[in-house]
Amino acid sequence: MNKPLTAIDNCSSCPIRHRAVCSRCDDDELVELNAIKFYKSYSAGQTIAMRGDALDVVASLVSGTATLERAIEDGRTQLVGLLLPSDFIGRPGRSTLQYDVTAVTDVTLCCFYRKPFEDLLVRIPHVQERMLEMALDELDAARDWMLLLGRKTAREKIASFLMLIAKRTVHPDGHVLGDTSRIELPISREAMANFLGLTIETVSRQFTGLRKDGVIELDGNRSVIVPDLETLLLESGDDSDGGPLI
Amino acid sequence: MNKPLTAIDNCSSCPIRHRAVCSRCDDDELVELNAIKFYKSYSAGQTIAMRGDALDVVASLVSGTATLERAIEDGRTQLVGLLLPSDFIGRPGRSTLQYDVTAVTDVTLCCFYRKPFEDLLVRIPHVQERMLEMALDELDAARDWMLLLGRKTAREKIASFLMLIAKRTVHPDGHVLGDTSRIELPISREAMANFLGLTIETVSRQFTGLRKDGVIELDGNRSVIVPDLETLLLESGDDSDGGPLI
DNA sequence: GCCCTCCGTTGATCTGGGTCAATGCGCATA
DNA sequence: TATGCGCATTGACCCAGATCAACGGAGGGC
Repeated sequence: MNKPLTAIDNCSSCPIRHRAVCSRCDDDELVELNAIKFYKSYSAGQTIAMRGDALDVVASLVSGTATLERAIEDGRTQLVGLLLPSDFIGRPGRSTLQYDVTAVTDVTLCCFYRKPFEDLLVRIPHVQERMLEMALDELDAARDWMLLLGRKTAREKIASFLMLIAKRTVHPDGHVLGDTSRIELPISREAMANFLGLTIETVSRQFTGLRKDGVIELDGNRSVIVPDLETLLLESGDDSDGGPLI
Repeated sequence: MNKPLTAIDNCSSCPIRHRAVCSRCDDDELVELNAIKFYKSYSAGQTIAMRGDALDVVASLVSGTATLERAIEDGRTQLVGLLLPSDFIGRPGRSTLQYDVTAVTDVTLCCFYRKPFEDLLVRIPHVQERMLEMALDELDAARDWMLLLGRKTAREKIASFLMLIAKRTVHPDGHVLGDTSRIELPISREAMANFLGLTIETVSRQFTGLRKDGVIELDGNRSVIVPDLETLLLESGDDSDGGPLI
């Protein structure tokens, strides 16, 4: 189950290194982090953890895509988080998970034992600070998502989703893609529907509609070509203020 | 504009004291916090801050109710936060606000100058820790809210909202109300509609429907009597796991 | 008292997206 | 080459909730 990373650089032992934002961990701190971490891999479709599970680790997503899902008994489900590389799973200070976590592609996690990680947060303020920053960024993203779920039309939802993926797609070296004209969808139609509060039929119809209107082209099921990103942005109903979007 | 609190006990100078969760600030730390704080009051309906405003303070809501709102140009708006006493406004590490903040009742804020507050967070780990905890609690609440917006029916939305208010209503002494049979609505029908991703007409109709079915009784526009909370919970579509709900 | 305004309710009608059902399209296995 | 399975698309129909419009009732000013 545990397998070493071939390219260790993808995941420095400091969780806040992922985004190449913080390089403040000194050698001693890295040693501390290394002592409580391990890597774990999951294959596509595998359940990483389920709601209610006791969890003695927190983790940072190194590679792949995972989803955070909330379900009602009758089968309705809503994605509440789309986890891409650098995202964090689990929370310090709570031992049970609130959501189902599923690997939608092959996934590698960098796990930290929760208790020592919490201790470490208290001792190393800038890691704590980074954790807060990440949590607040996620909160901002969740709020934009709430606007999408509550007030946008199906077409706007699809366009917003495509913009979101385009913005979050990064090169292995950490830079945002310059060529955003091709968008690789990390999730299936079903997951997209659960992300957007729609049904798969509606998702499919909206893709067809956007294609017929020349806003997008489809290249297979998982690849979208956008001739003009500005047009797509217009369709998304977003304020075009260029503000930070996680 | 600035007026002293008559009952200073409502707002200890330590923001994390609000919830009576943390009483770890020692005297020196309280002195530090007092040095950078001030109180500010707003009257019902007043705009506290608007999206894009530069903000050099963060604040804790002492009394009253405020809303966090996100709007699209064409007039559609979505509440993305309902701020009740003890909730936090603004974020350390960011100077501009992402949302419109409005006082829906008379409101008193305990404000902290942002820069010294951020410095203080680095120096006092348990306050930083509490900030993280609050952010993660809000994130959990936002995710439950996303399930509501994306997947629940109008009736379930109303029932969920009533349960939410019931759970969050607290006595002045900080204890959760034992008598939850009367729910005082902190916001108008319009704000509820914006909270739930509905129109005011639908909100009104659902209230009428729940009343006709004997699930609730209405006492004026802002007060709801719930003969049996369990019935209401059933209507809300929530997992009845009694898990922590902010 | 009267008028006006703000909110909320109710009714009639419309429609976006859900539901149900059939079809298509790889891709793997035999 | 056929068989089957997992996704995605398309079509026909329906309904929950939006929209448009009228009405009611509680203040508040004069």
